[in-house]
Amino acid sequence: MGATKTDLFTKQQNDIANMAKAIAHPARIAILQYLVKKNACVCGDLVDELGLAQATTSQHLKELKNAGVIQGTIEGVSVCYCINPKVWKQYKELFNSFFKDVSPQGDCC
Amino acid sequence: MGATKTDLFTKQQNDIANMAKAIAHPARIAILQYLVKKNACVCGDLVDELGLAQATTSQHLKELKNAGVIQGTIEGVSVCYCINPKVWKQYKELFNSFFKDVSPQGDCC
DNA sequence: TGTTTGTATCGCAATATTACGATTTAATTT
DNA sequence: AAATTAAATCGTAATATTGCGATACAAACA
Repeated sequence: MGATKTDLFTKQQNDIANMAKAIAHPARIAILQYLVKKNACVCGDLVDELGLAQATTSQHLKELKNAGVIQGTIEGVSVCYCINPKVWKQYKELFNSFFKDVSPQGDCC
Repeated sequence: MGATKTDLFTKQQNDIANMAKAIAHPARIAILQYLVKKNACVCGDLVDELGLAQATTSQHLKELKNAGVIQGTIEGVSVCYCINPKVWKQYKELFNSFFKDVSPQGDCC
């Protein structure tokens, strides 16, 4: 035990959960906000910005890259990271459709 | 080490991350979708619906309740759960504002 | 080629999450 | 009061995440 039983759920449910997981850490939120603001940056910028160790920052970048929501290209000695607008849009739309319309009345119990 | 360094980040960043964490499991996505569809249900319904053990299901309900996104009221022998529309709206709005507008061009690097 | 610079990866420790059987708790029913 | 029912909690095992120092790697530069 200990591992999520993904086979019990639909692909969509696992997708949404994985998207949520990708942004379920304040450092990763901070990275994404920084990228949205600055458009692009290198790992070193984020080490200064976040206050986490280089290894830790790199690890968070890796997770965001694995999730597809950011992309990085080699820029000389450093790596330039930016939002992947296509995947970002997917996130936006999936969360949007998930939170769409709840019964507005509310008092169910 | 091992614990998130919340003090490095803003309240808003921690808030968004915590909201994401609350829905970062397919079982909790499934619970919320079920609640949106059925409007209300009891724990036993979800045990049948999800295929997870009663203890596990109850634990996921507890996390959603701790996050504030659902509420439960005692209904005889069982407990009736439903979405907390106020908090749901907050989630919707916070995610919305987070994903708002990215640079539409995209090719930054 | 050797050095510098910026990142990624490895290895490890601390902590958190997921899952479930067993038990407890609380309200109803007999 | 005893039995039943539904849910919460406890205890524990397996796995995942977070964080960092140390090291490896790759590109630019001397």
